[in-house]
Amino acid sequence: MKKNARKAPAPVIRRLSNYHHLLVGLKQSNRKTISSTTIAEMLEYKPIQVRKDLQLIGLVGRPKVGFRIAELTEAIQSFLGWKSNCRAILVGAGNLGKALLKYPWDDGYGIEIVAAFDADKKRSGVTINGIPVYHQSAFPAFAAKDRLDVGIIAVPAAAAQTVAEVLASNGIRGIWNFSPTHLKVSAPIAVVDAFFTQSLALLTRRMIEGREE
Amino acid sequence: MKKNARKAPAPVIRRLSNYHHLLVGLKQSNRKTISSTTIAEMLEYKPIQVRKDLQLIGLVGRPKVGFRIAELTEAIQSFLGWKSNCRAILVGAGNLGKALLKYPWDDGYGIEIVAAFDADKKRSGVTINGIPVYHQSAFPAFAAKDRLDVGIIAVPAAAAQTVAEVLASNGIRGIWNFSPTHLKVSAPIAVVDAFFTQSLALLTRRMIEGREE
DNA sequence: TAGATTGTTAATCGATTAACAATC
DNA sequence: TAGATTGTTAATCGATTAACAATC
Repeated sequence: MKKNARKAPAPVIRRLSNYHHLLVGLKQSNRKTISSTTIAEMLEYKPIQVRKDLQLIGLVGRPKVGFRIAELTEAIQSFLGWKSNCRAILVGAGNLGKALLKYPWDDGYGIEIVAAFDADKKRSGVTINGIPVYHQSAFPAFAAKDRLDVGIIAVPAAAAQTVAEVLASNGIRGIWNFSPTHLKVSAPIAVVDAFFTQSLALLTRRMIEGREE
Repeated sequence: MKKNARKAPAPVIRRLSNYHHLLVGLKQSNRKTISSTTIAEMLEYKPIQVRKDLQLIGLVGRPKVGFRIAELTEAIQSFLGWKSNCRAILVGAGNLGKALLKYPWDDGYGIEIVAAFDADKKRSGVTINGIPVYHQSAFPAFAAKDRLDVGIIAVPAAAAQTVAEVLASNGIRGIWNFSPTHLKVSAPIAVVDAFFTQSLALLTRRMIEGREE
């Protein structure tokens, strides 16, 4: 970023991805524009918050009309980096790993899983959803061949840190971590945690709070 | 909650679940206590933040020593509701649903998946990881029989709202939503989104920001 | 005791919300 | 035009961080 540019706040980024889902769902309808008021109503946010978010990514709307849906969708995608072509590899082809391999990433997320790796030889040598699963030992050679952007970690927690270091030393720029453990990596790599237990904690705590109310 | 009690902030809850993972990992070591300073160092937080978080859940430490690990773990679990016995059902036995069914929830999350349901008859009639998968039509009868606390939604986005409403009208108190869509439910139900694309957005955006820096 | 770590009180920072003039 | 919705500027709210006395 430029000198004093700030990182976009995480809550804004999360909401932007929600706007995106809403807009994609609207695609089959024949409406061309949408106001922040309407978006807010559909997602149960406040209109001013939606306007602020869209302002942040540089969008300009028309009073009384709102925003052009096509333009809005594109702007969000490009802000989130979903128009680029991220080459990802997945490590850990267990149950979760397999589910991730089968996910339809090809529609609009700018990410493509090009290969998977597993420490267990019984899991390698196959192809899942068109993606080859190799033994972990084949990774360095694979990484040397082509550019890789994202590493998806879906191994048991105990193995995650080691995997992260291997990925880091092979030029990966981002790690999407599904193992419930904190990864320490050197600075220029983006790490985002996506393990289930964080959102589970949120749910179970909110349920307690609800009952106390 | 009591009159003016506030909900615990989401970031605190997320960090608490991280502390929990750290402490569980420490179990096999024979250390008995840990200081907020040490926790902070291991997770790359600031010590003051850790202390504030632990203070929020009512823990008292000893100067120069820190907190008793066993006590700390218990306190976090009970604050997060992980010591209770939540009965959950899962709707949508696709790839992600199956991965969730196979996840080892039995160690320390206070949640148990007692049954799964799917709209596709080809997916029902089986047992996954000891959990029976029924056809969706069997749900009302099943729900009438026993107490259910949590509904896990892992169906395609287009079907999610309908499923949520069915769950809501069958006494569920919390929804863990893996479908990339916003669910509208009546007030007393806790809904937490856990779909992949939110964290993916965070990752891909951070990667862009990293490059610009 | 000395020093590390705690809990408390106050200051800062950042995100959300409110108010309102501008505009299509 | 009238009214809905925008963008802007200011106020509020809440979370994080800092400073420091208390304590084991």
